[in-house]
Amino acid sequence: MTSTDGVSAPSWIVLGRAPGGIRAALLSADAAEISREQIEASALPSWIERHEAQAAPRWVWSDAPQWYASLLASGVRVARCHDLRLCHAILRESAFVDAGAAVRGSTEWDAAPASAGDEKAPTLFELDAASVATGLPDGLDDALAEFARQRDAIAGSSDPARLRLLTAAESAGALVAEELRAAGVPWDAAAHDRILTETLGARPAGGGQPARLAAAADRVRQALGDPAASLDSQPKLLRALHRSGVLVESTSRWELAEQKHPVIEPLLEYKKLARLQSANGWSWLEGWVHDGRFRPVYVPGGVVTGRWASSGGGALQLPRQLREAVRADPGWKLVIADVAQLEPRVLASMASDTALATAARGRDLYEGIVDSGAVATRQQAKIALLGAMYGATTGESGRLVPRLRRAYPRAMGLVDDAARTGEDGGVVTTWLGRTSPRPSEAWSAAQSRATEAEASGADEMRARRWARDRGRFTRNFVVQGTAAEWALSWLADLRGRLYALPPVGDAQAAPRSGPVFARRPHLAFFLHDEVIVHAPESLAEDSARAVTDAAAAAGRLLFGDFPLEFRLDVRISDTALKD
DNA sequence: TACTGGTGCGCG
DNA sequence: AAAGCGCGCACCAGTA
Repeated sequence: MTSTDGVSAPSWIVLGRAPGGIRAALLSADAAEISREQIEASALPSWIERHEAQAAPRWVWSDAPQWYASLLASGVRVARCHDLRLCHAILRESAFVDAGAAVRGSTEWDAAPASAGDEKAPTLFELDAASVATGLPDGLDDALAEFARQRDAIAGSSDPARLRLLTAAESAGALVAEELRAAGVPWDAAAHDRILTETLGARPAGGGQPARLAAAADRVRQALGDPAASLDSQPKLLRALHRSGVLVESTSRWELAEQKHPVIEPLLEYKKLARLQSANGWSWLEGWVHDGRFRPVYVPGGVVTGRWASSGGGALQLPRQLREAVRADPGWKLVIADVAQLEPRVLASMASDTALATAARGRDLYEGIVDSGAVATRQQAKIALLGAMYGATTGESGRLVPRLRRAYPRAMGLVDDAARTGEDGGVVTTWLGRTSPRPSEAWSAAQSRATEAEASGADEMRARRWARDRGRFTRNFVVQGTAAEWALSWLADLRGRLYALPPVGDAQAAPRSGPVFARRPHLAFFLHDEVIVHAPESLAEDSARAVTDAAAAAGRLLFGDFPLEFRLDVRISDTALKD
């Protein structure tokens, strides 16, 4: 691409901090340096906006939360970035990368993102990002050097194309995570309060327990014949149960539910209400919902498999009970989409298992398995397939897995191989090249000890147990991790499609979604295999189509022509309430 | 007072 | 008490 004055436009712009401002290096497509510039911090948003409009370069920066949160707050959106911290973490571990690659030695880039509670990292300009990596190098030369190491690692790897996809997808995810936070989940605090009041009873003005929660506690104490029984301390509750003749080993819901005793029903009720109160009660509402938005902190790459984690607010654990409080702004709609059986579909694609792909074609994958005759019911198909991906060995699930092995040898062979590799102490790799951690020192020591002549039976038992544990982990890693890659590709494609839709006029704007998204359909929520898009009513249908088209594009990007559809359930609604 | 580990439960 | 993977958070108890 060339600009009007004949000077080649930059394909990459690397950013770093410098005393008194920001320094930028503009690079050509082959990463040759074109020029450098010094920018005052306050002028950075407009400088970036100008370059974005001219050439949409890929912005290379240390850590998206440090750079992008404040840009979004200033009204600046970028199309592409390369997140050095996230890409370093992938390339350092990837089995595709040469063992001697310099990227493995640049340990100063190993920093984990700071959690929400940590002290604030030095910020760029009025930035209050809650997830910021601390201790990362932040100068321009540091960034240029690491960027060069990463390009070398990819170019010299056994599969540059896949690692380019993965680093691009991971970086796009970093942008999406900041955008999700900037836009927020549209949250109806009044609806939330109504759910709490209906379930727990009115909130007492002076603190204390709401009526229904207190009533449940009273009924429990009555049934225990112990007016002072402590219900929130597991050891105390367990002793009180034992005194009443309820001989359980734990106080978990599953074990209690099997007992017959007058205390069980009120106790389960109490636990349910107490959970709602402590996890998502009024204090959560006050702490996390402001101005009609829930703004959680997403942590891309926060899980070893490549899934996102979250930090603060429990964004990934919102109880279904509260989905009714997720409510579009007036004149806007929610487009809610989740992938049907993402992980089994990913497994079929990775393994090129055409039999499993046939079972998935045009329908519920579990029904397809039933139709193939491998198992009798949908529930059995689901339990068996989950068991195969998680490594179940006992119970109904363990009994059904061998039948899937016969019906789908390629898919089952892939996860069985991954498990064997893990048990043997090896590492496994996702479709695009994210590699599982190596075994810990303690794990390896336990395995060697078990092979020594003087090893005790206990040594051997422990080694075997740890080996099986690790096998289940690597078995699941390849599927969960590749599913995460599919989801990143879906998100990355979707954000582009949504941004390409025409913005609505000021009269339809939703200013609480922030300057970048107030007039545009935007992602509002993401949870592993589900997205919620917040869209102006007039663009809801277009947004739904974008969600579907992006899923198809993600499948093609990862798996080419392999004939497998990633089926979505999509609905357009005012609330995220299911059904 | 601040921490760590265990328990339990919410989500996929 | 989940069988079988991956998380975060609240709460309590024990310890430093």
